[in-house]
Amino acid sequence: MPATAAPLSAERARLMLKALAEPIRLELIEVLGSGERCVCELTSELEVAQSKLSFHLKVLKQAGLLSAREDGRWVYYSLEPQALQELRAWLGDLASRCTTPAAPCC
Amino acid sequence: MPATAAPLSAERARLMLKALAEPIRLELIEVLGSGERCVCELTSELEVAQSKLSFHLKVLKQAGLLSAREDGRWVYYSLEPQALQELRAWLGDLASRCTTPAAPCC
DNA sequence: ACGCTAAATCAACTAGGGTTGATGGATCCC
DNA sequence: GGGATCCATCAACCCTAGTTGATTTAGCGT
Repeated sequence: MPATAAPLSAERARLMLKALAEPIRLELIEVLGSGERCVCELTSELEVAQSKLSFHLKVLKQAGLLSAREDGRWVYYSLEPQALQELRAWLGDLASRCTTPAAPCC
Repeated sequence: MPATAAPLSAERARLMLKALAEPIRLELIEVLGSGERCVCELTSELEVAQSKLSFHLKVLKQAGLLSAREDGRWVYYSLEPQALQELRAWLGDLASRCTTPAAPCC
């Protein structure tokens, strides 16, 4: 399989950017960076209301940044490992399309 | 000078992410990728109201993605070339902090 | 079955961003 | 100076996104 994942659609990139542009959600990403957590662990670690957390977890999941694993009563969230790399690649792509060629003209 | 720019503050990264997570603004970035434009060129190219454009240009500029150059009556906007690379580096940094070490524990 | 806990969902509310049309400052040309 | 053009800003409006507390669904232990 290729090292570089399939290119992101503009829409999915947009969702990812928006998802990351929120302090609470970025914090979630960082916390989950050290391994999966269930929602109740996250509520106590971040000290936010459970329904609020559920909302933001949903946003991150819909952006493809997180995945959820159910185990009995608990739901464990973890990072979708390639996601950040995909976004990074997308950004690199954007940047390369935007290399101003010195000067436009006259 | 170093190839890698100074690391982005979390706040500035947030502003950049938010700025890019909007179709109109992303389109602006793409258009400006081929060279600087004045506002009036952008209004006709993108077919958006001038005040709307001014608003979004301001957002992009505050995020550090664009810079403005005044020339008489005109204001020319252009990409801030390192900005996207800085954001890319920031993302890489985030990703490296988030490499789940196989499994948490038991 | 009953009670308990985990988590998602919902409805009502609030707040932040984006849009719109109008206004004003600045520059250029006649 | 007078008129026209470029652009930023403002106030009012609207809409999407986030918050809150209550409710619901489901799994677990007894």
